[in-house]
Amino acid sequence: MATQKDVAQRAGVSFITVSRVVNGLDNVKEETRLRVEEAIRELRYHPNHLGRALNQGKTGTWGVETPISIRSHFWGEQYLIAILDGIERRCRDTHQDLILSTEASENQSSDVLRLYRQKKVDGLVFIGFQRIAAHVIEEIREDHIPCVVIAERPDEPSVSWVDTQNFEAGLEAVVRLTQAGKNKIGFVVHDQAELYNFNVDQRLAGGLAELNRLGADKSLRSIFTVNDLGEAEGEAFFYRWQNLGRNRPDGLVFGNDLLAIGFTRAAIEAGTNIPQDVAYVGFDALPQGRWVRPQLASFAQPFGQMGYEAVKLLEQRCQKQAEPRFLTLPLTFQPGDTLPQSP
Amino acid sequence: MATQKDVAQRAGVSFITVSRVVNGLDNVKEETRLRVEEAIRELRYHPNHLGRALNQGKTGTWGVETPISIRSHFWGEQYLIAILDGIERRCRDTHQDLILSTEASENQSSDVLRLYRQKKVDGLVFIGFQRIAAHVIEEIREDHIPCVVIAERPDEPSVSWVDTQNFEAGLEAVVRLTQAGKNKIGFVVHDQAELYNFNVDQRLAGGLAELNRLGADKSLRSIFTVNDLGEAEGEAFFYRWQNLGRNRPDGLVFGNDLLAIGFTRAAIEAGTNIPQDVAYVGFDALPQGRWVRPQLASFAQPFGQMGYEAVKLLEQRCQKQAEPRFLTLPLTFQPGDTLPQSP
DNA sequence: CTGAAAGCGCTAACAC
DNA sequence: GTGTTAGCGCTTTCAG
Repeated sequence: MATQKDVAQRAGVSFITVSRVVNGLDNVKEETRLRVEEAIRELRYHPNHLGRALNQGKTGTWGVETPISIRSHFWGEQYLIAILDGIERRCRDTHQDLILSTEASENQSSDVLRLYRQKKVDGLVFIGFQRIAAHVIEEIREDHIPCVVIAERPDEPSVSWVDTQNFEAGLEAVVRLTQAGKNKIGFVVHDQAELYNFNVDQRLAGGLAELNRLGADKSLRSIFTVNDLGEAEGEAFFYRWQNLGRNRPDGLVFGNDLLAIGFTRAAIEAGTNIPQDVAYVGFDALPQGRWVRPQLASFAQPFGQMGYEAVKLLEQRCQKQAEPRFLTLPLTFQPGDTLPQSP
Repeated sequence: MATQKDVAQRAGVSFITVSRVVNGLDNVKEETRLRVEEAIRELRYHPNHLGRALNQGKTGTWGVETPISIRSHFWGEQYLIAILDGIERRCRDTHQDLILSTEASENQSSDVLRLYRQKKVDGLVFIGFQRIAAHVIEEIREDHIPCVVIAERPDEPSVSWVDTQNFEAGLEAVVRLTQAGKNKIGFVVHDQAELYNFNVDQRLAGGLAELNRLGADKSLRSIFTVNDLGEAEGEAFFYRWQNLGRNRPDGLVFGNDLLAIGFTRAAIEAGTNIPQDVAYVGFDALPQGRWVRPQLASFAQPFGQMGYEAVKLLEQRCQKQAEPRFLTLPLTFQPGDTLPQSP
């Protein structure tokens, strides 16, 4: 593979001139530049990133860390690819590359900072961590490692993050359900410590806040916990709901779409009228919510934008003396048969 | 960030000794080694990848190129993430990293070899290219760039590839349909030049081969072409099929799952008996094939394995004087209501 | 067993 | 405008 020296020789100049041409500096005679450019083309010269990066201390590469566990979830696949897409878009815009880490695991003590410490990347994006280990956070702070966290809000002021307005969306869910004439509101969330999710928590908090504001009778609200976030749990929950008798909720906020889809499946078989008997809304706006009939209403996450903005925050964080920043993006209500657009 | 020099100073040795410890060479006194190791820990020293790679001409990184277009397809997302998962697994096993390219585009003249030419990676994996541009292939051959192609078979002996046995699966599809008592077999493929897909072509070829072997009456086979690979096309095809009258196929092989899922949706609404009136099978075994009722029979692709094996081929290709290799992995029939397991 | 010197490919700083 | 020198962090080769 050709180096600057080879190009220099062919063009009859010194290698430093080649460097100047490659970097677009203007102190090169037009004629020389043309000669060098031709040699570059002929030899298919590409600047060696290693030499350049070693010299400048910049790699032109971001690292993306995401725990393996998250990917095995069907949901994880969906949202991960969407976020990645946004990250890549920003990388393309700024001519950066992206290393997808193959090591991150939340439980095992894999070194999620390795890519940075090895100078393989200039900064790190964390996706889908329920929580980042305390000693990692500490290292990040002490060594000023540029990091951005997506979809969580680490309790550490030196780390930037991008998240969505889950509180506001939970609130909006209740508003829409009440506007649709529902007044017995139930929340379906999961209750597994290791799957604890700040976002789901926030949705619940927002919904409850709105109920409080409305001064709704406490007996007209309920919180149901399920063991998992899958379809099967949603189906099972339907039967629980069905057996609640007259006081059962006529409006439901599901912690995510999969639960709601499972619920729908069971409800249809049981002949439930939707949304007359019960109206509900999920979260994430997964494609399969559109496949099931009746179609699921849901709150769409701006996954792509989250990724894109995260990289921008990372860029800012890499400026000298830049402060970490925090960004919350809105969720978008997507009407469906289970909760139509308000009139 | 600490360098070998810093560690050396702290441990009271020369930096070369640090290098030896880091690389696990044995010509270091036990006592010195321990001192160095402690200094490494204290300073959180990690070897700088840039220095090391520059020196050794090895980056310890693979590049993955996949055209942006493919990702926007729903199918693309699914299979891409599954293949990536296999690639990552292999990378983890071998302590390599992975750059996901943000540039590859099949049509535009983006430089898909850039990562290699810049020495950012040691070799490239191509996923989901319908066909790699001729000039790219040429460069790969001339400069001996280590490459592996997944899910296509480039017509160039210097490029390794991993693909699946689509011909055999197409054949198996016909065998299973005939075993199920069907004898009027139809194939549903797409007919768009820019979406030409070698794999779909092979499935058709395999099916036809089996029909020939059976000596089936030519009038009992048909090939239908559709414009796209989506659900909508599948629905539309159902009505085409329904209007074919008495001679319509009672066994169908769909080019992919989405077509079959669309077909199912329309068939159910029309009250078609499945698999009595018509049995059929798709390809790819997408999760949503399991969601629809009746459940779709399909051929599952070993996506993860494809990714894993591709990286292994790439490793081999990077050995001195290694020949390119080719690998075809079997598809696995996954029974469903639309074509149950043979008795 | 340990160290000194050279060089990987590149760019910044300083001559000419 | 162009070239020379030094150095980024590391490993390899050769001395001690």
